[in-house]
Amino acid sequence: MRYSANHKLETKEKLLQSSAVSAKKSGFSTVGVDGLMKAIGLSGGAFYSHFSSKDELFASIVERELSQSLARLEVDQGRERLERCLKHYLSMAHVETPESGCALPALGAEIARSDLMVRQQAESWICRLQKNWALTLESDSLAWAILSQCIGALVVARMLATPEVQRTVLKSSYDEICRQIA
Amino acid sequence: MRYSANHKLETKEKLLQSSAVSAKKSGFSTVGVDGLMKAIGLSGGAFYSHFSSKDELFASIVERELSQSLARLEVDQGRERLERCLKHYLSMAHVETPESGCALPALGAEIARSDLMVRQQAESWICRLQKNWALTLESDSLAWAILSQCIGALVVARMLATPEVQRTVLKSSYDEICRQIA
DNA sequence: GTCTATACTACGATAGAC
DNA sequence: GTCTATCGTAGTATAGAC
Repeated sequence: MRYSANHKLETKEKLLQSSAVSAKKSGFSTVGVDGLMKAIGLSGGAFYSHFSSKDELFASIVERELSQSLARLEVDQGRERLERCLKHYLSMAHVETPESGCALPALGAEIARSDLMVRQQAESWICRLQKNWALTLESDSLAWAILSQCIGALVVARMLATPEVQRTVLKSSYDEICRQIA
Repeated sequence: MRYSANHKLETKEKLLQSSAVSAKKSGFSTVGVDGLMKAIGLSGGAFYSHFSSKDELFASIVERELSQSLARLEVDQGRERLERCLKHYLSMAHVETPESGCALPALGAEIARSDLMVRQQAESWICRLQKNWALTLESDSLAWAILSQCIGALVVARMLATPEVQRTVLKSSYDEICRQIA
């Protein structure tokens, strides 16, 4: 073969990484196959050597992103560690750079409109994170509530126009969560 | 004129209503001008007698939806009334019918990617709701936190595959919010 | 104000050369 | 595996008839 066996893996990996960034920043449906391939220096036609459709790429992005995003949020016992984790999540840096942040606030609506297989992937990763937090918090209910609140705070903050109000939203959620888990 | 003065207003109103439903259900960017017009029984070309671009329509949808969605959430003092409001918001019916629900969980990501004017509109309405809740809750911080949590719970629930897990997410947020405001 | 027709661009996807 | 070329469709937007 004219290309090494590893080359395909590397190209696919680059495509996944680059497409995930693009999707979190601008939305998945708004960027075409041609644009996704150009972003890694290839032509649009080459896409179909790696995925049989654009939807299949989205499923792979969701799988990859959730396993990475949510793994970074897992915590091994200790509320101080969880609090530090939340401070990082609820930061202006996270609001301003969706492309390098958690996939859930950025792709939530598009995942919701995807087919069952994608939503099952999402569910299994989200449940895994919830169980992890529930261990530390000693409450399933509180773990779900905090998880929802974190994602909601980012969605809300990103919709706003004024950095100061954005900061207020983030700080409010952080403060109230700390109060809850104290 | 061959059409009454009122006819234009009525058509525009029908277009706004129908497009808002479509946007909340399927996303705004995924439906074309032609589809939006066909949904109210008109041809695509007639669109530009009402809006100069598709983006202008989106701005109008956001304005209209937020003024309506958020007005329904305003509450005049009394935590029981707020609790009933939240129970309604955090319901499976709301998860399953985004087209008739709140615009924030459904359009959040698209609003976030819109230009400044749209985000300013969003901010002013969201701040108004926050101030209203803060009056009842006697806490600005708690009002922001609960607002974020409600939106987040809907975003999360809609991403999931299993109704039972969806119900758990909703109930957890409801329970924890009630605990906070008790 | 709405229609049909159209210009122009972009989309997802495929075919064949290398 | 990647390229160029292409098919068929659908996108936003405009022009001119009624």
